[in-house]
Amino acid sequence: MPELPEVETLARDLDRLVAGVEIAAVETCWSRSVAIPTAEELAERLPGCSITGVRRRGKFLILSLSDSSDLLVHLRMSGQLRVEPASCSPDGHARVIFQLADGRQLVFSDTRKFGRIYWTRDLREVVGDLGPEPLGDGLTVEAFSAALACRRGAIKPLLLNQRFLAGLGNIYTDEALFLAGVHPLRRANSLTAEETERLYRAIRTVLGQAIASRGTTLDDERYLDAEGWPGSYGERLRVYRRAGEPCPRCGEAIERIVVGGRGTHLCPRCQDATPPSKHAAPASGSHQGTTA
DNA sequence: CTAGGTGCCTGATTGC
DNA sequence: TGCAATCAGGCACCTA
Repeated sequence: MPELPEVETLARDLDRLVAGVEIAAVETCWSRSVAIPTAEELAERLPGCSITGVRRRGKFLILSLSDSSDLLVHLRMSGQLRVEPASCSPDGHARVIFQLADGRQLVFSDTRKFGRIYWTRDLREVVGDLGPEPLGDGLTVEAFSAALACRRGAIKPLLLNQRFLAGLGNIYTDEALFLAGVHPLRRANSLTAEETERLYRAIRTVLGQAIASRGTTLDDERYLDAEGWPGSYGERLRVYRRAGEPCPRCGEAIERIVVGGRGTHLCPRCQDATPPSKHAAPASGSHQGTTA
């Protein structure tokens, strides 16, 4: 599933590939892919506009247009955005096709039809409720710590909450919690200062490494970049979809449980479900530390 | 605020 | 072999 690293990769590629190019026509094959306003209106209003730049906010891709409006795309589970020559025959799952004035096309393809396209003159209408960027300067460890302190629920569903933090999905949440040595069911406000800092750094480490690897493409998940290439972070995943395999840190078998209705992967030895008591011996091994 | 449920979808998997 | 039931999963939306 496309999460922050995949969307970031796509945004960088698209900015390189289509910034400055004019949209000639919009063809919609599945009208429900257009969340706002309507497929008809897109076809009517976008032709003639140029794409001035492409960036990311949370898991949203933002294509800025020359008339100062923005076209946003959320890929959800199976969405893909691909740039190809207009001569390419349509993919069976193409939902919206943007014909470009230079003879190429930008295709939004989406097997499961969960992805959505938004066109607006006010970004807040779409991304206004998103929490901070995990890799942004604004999110200091102090701010992260303060935010955790006033939440009583389990840490994993909180990290998945886009209003709390924008961009994490199931894969990178499991990976970050493992790297930090924090059990997904721990109450957010029960984390010690050390655990909070480890988690903060683990999130940034995992996302940074995944971006460097151009994202995760699993066998049955068809994330591909704008030119159709897979990401290579799948081979570096430590726990996600590795139930039964040995923990890379201690060798214990990785477990799969369900948290908040989502498949969750963890090492039962490295990620303790009970908060450390204040006067107990300090934590043993080194979580995070080196991230080979 | 928190926790749980449903619907949206389709391809893969499992069961018989 | 074939067909039906089940499941995954991000997010909006609803109820308690």
